[in-house]
Amino acid sequence: MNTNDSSVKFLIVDDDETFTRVLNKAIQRRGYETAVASSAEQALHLLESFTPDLATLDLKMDGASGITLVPRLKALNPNIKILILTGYASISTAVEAIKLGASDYLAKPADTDQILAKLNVTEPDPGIEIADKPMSVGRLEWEHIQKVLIEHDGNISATARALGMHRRTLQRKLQKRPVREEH
Amino acid sequence: MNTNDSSVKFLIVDDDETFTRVLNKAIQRRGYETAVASSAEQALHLLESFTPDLATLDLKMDGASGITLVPRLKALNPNIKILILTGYASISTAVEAIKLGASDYLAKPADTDQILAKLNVTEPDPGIEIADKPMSVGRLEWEHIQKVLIEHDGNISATARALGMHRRTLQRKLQKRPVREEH
DNA sequence: CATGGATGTGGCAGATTGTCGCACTGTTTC
DNA sequence: GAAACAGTGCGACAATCTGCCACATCCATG
Repeated sequence: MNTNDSSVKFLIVDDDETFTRVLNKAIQRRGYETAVASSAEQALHLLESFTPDLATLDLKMDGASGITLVPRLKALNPNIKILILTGYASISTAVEAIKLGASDYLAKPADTDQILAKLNVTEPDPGIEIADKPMSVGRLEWEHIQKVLIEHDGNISATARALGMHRRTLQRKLQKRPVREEH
Repeated sequence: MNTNDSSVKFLIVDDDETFTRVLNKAIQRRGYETAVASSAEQALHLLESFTPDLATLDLKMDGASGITLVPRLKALNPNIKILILTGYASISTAVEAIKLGASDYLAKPADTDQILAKLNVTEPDPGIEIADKPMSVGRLEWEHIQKVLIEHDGNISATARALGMHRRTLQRKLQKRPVREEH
């Protein structure tokens, strides 16, 4: 069915329509064969006839998280490179994702070049640098909340209780985007 | 040299003296054999006569980063569990650490129980299974602020800048209670 | 189907934060 | 010494945020 057996297949899973449209075009322009899904469920469907070599997954979508696709994708193609891409990035979810087998993790907003750089085997990371500034209190709070949230399997009520925080307040905090730490 | 060949060896590498002292005691109390180094170089020395089964490494220290020890430790003992622990946490270093083979990654401040919980997962210990509540966000914030304050020699203005927080707000926070945890 | 837990929202009074402004105090520099 | 500076403490006010109460769904258990 493909015009070229050696074409590299790229899967995009994200519920932000604008984002996927732009990214999809940019990636096709670079010669990849793409497939787009706006939910984990939809992606599973696609996988019946599409075996990607590269993939970007969104974490926070309606329905299942993109992270649930990682084992599936790895099973389908052990050499796949998976990039987790999310607007609600946190250290906790990043660690989870990498442990599950994702290749890398990037916080939105990220441009196409950054995304491809993370996925391209081309060159290994040129030595990461350690931040010279400590986290802002806002960021620290976000990270802590994410950690506790995971410990409670995403149960918001339980997390709020554990944190001694009102559930309503926690909900509101979670809806906001994390504080972006400039580098 | 060991009284017991089966004793579990725990390596702590961190340049925060107070932190290592407290953690060291807590860990020894639980029956582990410990070794402490305050730099990556010092740790390398230790490794000539000490093969750890568990380790916590600080990222930011004078000299080499604790992350450079990860491959070394893995080579020495492929089954080692390594926890990266740092006050300068970031997503990129977390991803890097896990990719290199670290078992987990925690941002300071973290209490001893959390640290041990992260490293103990494999040990089915039904006795102390009860996970006490995580730090409240208020307490976490307080500890973080205190730490950064000390790093800036008590300079409130500099601390506020480093934290990306308004000086007036920091002032008010400092005037208030040290936030005590209810149990 | 009743009951209880979890979640999404809306609304509101009270607490907290972001900003300005200003006075005061050491330090450093001509 | 006087001017220039950075840090500190504090009052005031508007913009936000938080704690709380109230519902309305869902969903699993019994």
